[in-house]
Amino acid sequence: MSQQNQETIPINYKVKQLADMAGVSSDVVRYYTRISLLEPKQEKLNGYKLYNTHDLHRLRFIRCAKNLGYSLSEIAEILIHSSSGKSPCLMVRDIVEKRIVENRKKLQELEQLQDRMEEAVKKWSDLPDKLPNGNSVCHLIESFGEL
Amino acid sequence: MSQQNQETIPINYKVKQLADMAGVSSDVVRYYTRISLLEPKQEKLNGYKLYNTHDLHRLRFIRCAKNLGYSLSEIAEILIHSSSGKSPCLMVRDIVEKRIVENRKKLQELEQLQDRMEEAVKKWSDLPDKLPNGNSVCHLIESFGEL
DNA sequence: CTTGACCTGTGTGCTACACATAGGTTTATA
DNA sequence: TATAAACCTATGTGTAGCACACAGGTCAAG
Repeated sequence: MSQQNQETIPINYKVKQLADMAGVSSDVVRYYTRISLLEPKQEKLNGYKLYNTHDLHRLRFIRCAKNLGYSLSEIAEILIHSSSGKSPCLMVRDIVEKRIVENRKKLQELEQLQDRMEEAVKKWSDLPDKLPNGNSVCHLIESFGEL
Repeated sequence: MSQQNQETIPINYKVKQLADMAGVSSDVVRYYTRISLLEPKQEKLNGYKLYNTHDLHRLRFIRCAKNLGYSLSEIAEILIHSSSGKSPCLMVRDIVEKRIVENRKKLQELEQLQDRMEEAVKKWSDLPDKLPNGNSVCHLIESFGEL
């Protein structure tokens, strides 16, 4: 109603409006703004940040990239690269290949942790609780060796 | 040589000595000290921290517990509980059960991420690099939808 | 006594937000 | 029109577990 002439008057969103449209929390929008991933202009009267449709596209891109494993600093690089007119595709492919390798390693580590924890529970089911003493803090944990 | 009478003169280790004996870095010892997981006394002349065999046991326990998935704050709780003479075993069992569930969830999330990334690489292998334009930052990433 | 290697404590940075706080805006009601 | 309640804002801080930078202290060799 109050914004019929979209061509002359730019649409301004406040934090929560932008957040809702992108399906994220206001805190996320504020954080991305703080680290300059979003660059709204400032309302002069009260200092509120004002976002536009470009910011909305950008925010949606960020969430999409995050969902594919890109870190915020990598996304920042991609955005800078892209807005300087160069294709970010090569970088994008490289990063995801690297992330696949990293993530595979992390998965292995967590699987090994899971194994250790499940083994501990099994082993501990036969052991009683004990009071600590000078030599021992918790005999359950200590029964699993130093490494 | 210089410390033959261990019963009367307490053995004091400096940061690196303790770290080496426990197989961790000096930074780890300093960090644990900073968060009061270790509580050395202060050398009066130069402010250096001085650790003893009790600290060594404690440090080894911490690393052992971390290897089983306990967080440092949980380990702190266990240590406090234990040094007040109560058995930490119940707490220890509860935490590891909880951690197993949490870790299983995290594993699933990382596996799903891995799937998404591998699917992306496969899909992208048929797509060319493109220059960005007003509507698109990176068509590769954007081809994977908003969620 | 000086040079150099090695060590020290403290301060800061990292990721990606979540939460607390004090205050401003807007809406409903009297 | 006044006011109270609901909602929103920007900013500051906390989170986990270290790693690294820094300026200076210690200690053995020469």
